[in-house]
Amino acid sequence: MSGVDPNPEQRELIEAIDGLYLVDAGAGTGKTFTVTRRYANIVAQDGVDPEDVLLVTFTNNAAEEMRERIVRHSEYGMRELANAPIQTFHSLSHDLLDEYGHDAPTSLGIDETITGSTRIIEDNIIEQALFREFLGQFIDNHPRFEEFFTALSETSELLDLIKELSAKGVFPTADGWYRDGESHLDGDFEAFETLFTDRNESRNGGSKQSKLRKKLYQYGEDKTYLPEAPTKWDIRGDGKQVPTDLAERVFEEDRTALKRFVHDVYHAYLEFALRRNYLNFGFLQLFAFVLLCEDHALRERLEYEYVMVDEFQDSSEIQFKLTLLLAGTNNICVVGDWKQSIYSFQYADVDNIREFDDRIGQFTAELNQDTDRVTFPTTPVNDKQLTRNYRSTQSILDFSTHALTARATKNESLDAEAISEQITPLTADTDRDDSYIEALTSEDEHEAILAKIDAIVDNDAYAVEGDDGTYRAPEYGDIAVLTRTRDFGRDLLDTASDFGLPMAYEGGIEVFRTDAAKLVLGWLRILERDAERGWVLVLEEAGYTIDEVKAIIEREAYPDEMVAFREDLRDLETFGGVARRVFEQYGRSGPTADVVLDTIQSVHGTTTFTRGELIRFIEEAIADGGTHDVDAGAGTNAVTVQTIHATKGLEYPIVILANMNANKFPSSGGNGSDIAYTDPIGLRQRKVYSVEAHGVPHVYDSWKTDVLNRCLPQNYEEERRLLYVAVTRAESHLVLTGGADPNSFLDALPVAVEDVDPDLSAFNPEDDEHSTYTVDIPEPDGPTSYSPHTFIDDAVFEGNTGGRGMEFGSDVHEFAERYVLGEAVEPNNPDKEHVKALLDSLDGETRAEIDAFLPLTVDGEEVTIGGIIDLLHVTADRVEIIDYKTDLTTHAEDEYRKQLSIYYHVVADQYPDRSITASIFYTDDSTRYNIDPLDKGALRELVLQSV
DNA sequence: TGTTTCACATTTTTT
DNA sequence: ATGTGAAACA
Repeated sequence: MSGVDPNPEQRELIEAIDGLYLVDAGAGTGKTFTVTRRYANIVAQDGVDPEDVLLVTFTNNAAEEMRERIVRHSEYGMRELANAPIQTFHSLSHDLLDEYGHDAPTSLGIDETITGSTRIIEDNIIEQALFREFLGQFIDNHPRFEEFFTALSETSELLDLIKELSAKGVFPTADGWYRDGESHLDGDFEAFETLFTDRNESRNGGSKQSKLRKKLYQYGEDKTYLPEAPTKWDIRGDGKQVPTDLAERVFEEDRTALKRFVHDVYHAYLEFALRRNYLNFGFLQLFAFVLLCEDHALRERLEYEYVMVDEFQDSSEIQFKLTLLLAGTNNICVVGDWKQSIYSFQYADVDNIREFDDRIGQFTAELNQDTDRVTFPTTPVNDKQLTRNYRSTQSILDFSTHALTARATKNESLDAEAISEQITPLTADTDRDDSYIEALTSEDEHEAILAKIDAIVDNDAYAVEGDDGTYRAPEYGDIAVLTRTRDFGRDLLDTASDFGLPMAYEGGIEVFRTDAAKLVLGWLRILERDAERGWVLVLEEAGYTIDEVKAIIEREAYPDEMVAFREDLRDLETFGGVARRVFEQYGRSGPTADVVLDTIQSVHGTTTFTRGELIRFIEEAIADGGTHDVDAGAGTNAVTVQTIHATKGLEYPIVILANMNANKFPSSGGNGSDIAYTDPIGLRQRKVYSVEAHGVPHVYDSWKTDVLNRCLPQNYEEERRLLYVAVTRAESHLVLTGGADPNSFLDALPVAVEDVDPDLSAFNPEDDEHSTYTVDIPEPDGPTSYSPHTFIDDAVFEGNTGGRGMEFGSDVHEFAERYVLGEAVEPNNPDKEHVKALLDSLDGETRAEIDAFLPLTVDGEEVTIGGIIDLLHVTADRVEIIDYKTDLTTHAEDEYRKQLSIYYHVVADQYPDRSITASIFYTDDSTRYNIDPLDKGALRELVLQSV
């Protein structure tokens, strides 16, 4: 915000302090400025103190910023405002419960109390663990719900449902639902039928089947329904439209038992959480709402004379209702921008702002059903707009509106005009408009981005406005790379590091999946006994090809410098020291490396890890993908990398919107299918459990729910809003980049796309470690080799991708190997105990950790595929191949089968006169499953696919 | 030629 | 679970 004085539309809002206001404040229109000045204006009145004015923000940072800016422009100082209600809904609820909430749970029929020591669980992973513990107990105590538990594929599904219900104001009481909560669970047939009819309209004047019928082509695919489920033919009909009575057939369902189950779990979980003395974010608001609803005297005492809510597009249904309960008069002002609503996964409901007028009436009526809780008139609503944009040039603002009407898929039909009508056009404050808006694609998108950055920096053509208002050539710090996914940003960071380009990630990132962390892991493994898997990482990082790596490891011909470096590391006493030395050696400095270092040091500081345990810790951190916040800090001249979500509210002179690729952005299916559980359809079960069918108890898919979900239109609105948010971060210049398979957004936006072959000669690769290590690699003799997995990921952790099942960490393998060799090793965890029990149960010759390579002829060329057999057990007449795994997930089966099939053929060739079996040993329950091996032809096909 | 079916490759965001 | 393009069908 450049000006010190408000513009006319801002001034109008600052001065209009009484009454109900809905403010459409677009990106960069000086929203914070206006809100803080308005606040100052309100508290300047006689008889109005800061404690009479509630100002709600959505982050604690935003609250602090507001507070500071108010101090600068009002007669109040920091000390007087320190306790003023300028806070988030969550912290407000927390304070409320802290002071008055002791008995709030009794209103829901819960005897537990809320005390000052009640903790707030912020970490999702921790809450999931607690919920699993709760559910385990609940299952034991409620066998009558057996059929629901069995049909539940993930416990987190149930927790997510509970959280969603609490954000929508649906709470359980001891024997029913709080207030009119239940109505949300039954659904609304008429609303559904409207959707259904709309989707079932035939197209092209009746010559083309309806979208719904097309969609239902996949009915039954990858599904198992009960025998009485209708057939695909029955469902789809033989015309262009689906039979109209299908709407009723799928909608009608007795939900009594399901609602009972959800109710009982929900209520018991609330009790459990309170008994264990914790609340999650959602429950905080739940109890605050209940308290304000029930205790009329308290509500009237707390009511604020003025209420302002910032970023209202991020509010949920319960937050809207809290706002109404907290307001004592109609002096309510909500400020926001529907175009920037991108937090639906956090239960933000964009209709709170888009349908404000309707909702305020509807919610007030609900709250006033039995008693008058909202005592002020909710009409008229004064609409205000802020349209002057102080951030971007006019051409960027004009370009941004196209983001909201860009087709998300090739064939998406969308009403561009209807959308455009809802957009309040913004006018740039600056006259200057020499913006570059460019788009490029490249096979090597990462490199192309780096080359582009290099071309921009110090280039006068891309001049940006300096602090003093003059224009200057851009530097690294002026540029931000925004991406839809964290993955892309992390990989780009790694590439930038390879080329020595200063780049820093900001926000939550899976730091242990970065190259920096993998390097530390590699060297730790080299220092530990698990050298081979360490060398793979280190040599790959140094630029050796897979074949070279294999040759080096086979001959143990490690580069001299690396061997010397290993000896250096050996002398270091702490793991922190090792990590630091590794980062030094590889020139990895900066925030990401710092976070890795901090984390390693802190786990080592708080526990006494052995090196093996630290390796295991890093492997697990890689597998679970937990994120850590990285903060580059001010003053560093580096390119910023962020996800679009993390960048909200920020601005950069030059924005590069990267990873504009199919299947990445927009994310497949958009956010439409998330509403499956509640409005307008109501609570549903995806899977059903049956004991009657086939006489065998089994979990079946619910065909009704399946069809219902297909009746919902795809919704890419929020993905477009993300695109909009990204574009409007740019002040002066914008570059869009894509890879080999660009997305439809790039097609739809009015910008010429150039395909480039990045020229990186400008970067001097003197830091390329490969060139500093030389080793003589003879041409590999014999066949070219391929690994069934990519080599590096295999070495890091096979279970890297979710749902793949988990391979053991090195220490279990090591234990097995040494045990088989007869060394005196003791199992020190359950996995090892299971493996030991397995080994003890076998007689005959047993060998562990054997290389297995299978030659195949593919397209006339000899190739070898291979892997490592965990355990081979040989007796006089048979050979058993056993591979250890932890948990089994369905997706993993094919992968395991492929792997075991390779081993099968290798062993079969070696022992032609013995019977061969291949099995997987699941250690968590000590079970073995035989695998039917694929024939060599099928393996050949798989090799062809993977090459 | 336009429409329907089939096969195949992908698959988040975080206060 | 969904979008895409090629094959099959009318």
